[in-house]
Amino acid sequence: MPELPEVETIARGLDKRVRGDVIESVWIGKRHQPLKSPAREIARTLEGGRIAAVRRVGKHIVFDLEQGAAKHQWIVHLGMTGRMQVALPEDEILKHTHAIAKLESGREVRFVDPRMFGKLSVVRDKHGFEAQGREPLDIGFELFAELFHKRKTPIKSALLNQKLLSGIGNIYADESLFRAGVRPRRRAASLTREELKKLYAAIPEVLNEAIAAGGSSVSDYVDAEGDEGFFQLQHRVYGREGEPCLVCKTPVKRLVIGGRSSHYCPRCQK
DNA sequence: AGGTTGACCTGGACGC
DNA sequence: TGCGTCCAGGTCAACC
Repeated sequence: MPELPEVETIARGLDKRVRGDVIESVWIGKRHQPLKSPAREIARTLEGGRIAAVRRVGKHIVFDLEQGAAKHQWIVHLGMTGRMQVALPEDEILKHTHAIAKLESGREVRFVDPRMFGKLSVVRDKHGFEAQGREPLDIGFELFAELFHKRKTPIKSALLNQKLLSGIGNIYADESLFRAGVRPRRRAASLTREELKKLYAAIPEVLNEAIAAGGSSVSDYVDAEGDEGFFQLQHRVYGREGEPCLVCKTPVKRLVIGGRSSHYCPRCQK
């Protein structure tokens, strides 16, 4: 489900609603293996923690927790289908609910994830969680260009590589490449400086427009308030195979690159 | 070492 | 109605 704009939307919603609240107790379902930290350590780290802030790092949601002088972090990765809900105890517990944090205010933060690709983990004794790659909204052009300089992999795959840039996924890779006029199969190293500049400009443009729209709801994505995003209405190529390009009317093509479907306009993108 | 592929899961859409 | 197939917003480990 979630790429940078969706995770940003969810993290903002959570921050608005639960910042300052205290986690009283934690339940973690037995079925849920996707724990990067042992369930007991997660529970021990969360319980008693005051939520100082909720924010996004790459595609991760980070809860900054304070227990007295101690600082911990709860890290949530939503995988493909993960959801975070703020619910009341009497609200129906959805199928595939894998973790529930009960708050002092009486509300609950619930983690729901049908496909179980999501991951929960904690960082203890510091606020030290960092993404592996650079933030695409906060990188200079020279560094950006350097990332792709010697890469033989298709630019589409390079954009999805979280060790290079963190936060871009399949939708926003395709949308960024369309706006930059670059075909997804082009080798990253083959992009000219001009093309790199277009891509460098296109990425934050797309991401920021998507954040403003509350993310893309392609199938079942909803934010922490249960609201859908609507950036899918502004997709120019993603999910539009066979439909006319919004610029030149040429049918949008779809091909598979690195196992991911990729959409592009064969006329607008070189 | 960098690049590519398949595996991990559930569920919805579609064709017969 | 039911079955089979394909597809999905993401990562990883295992190969070359």
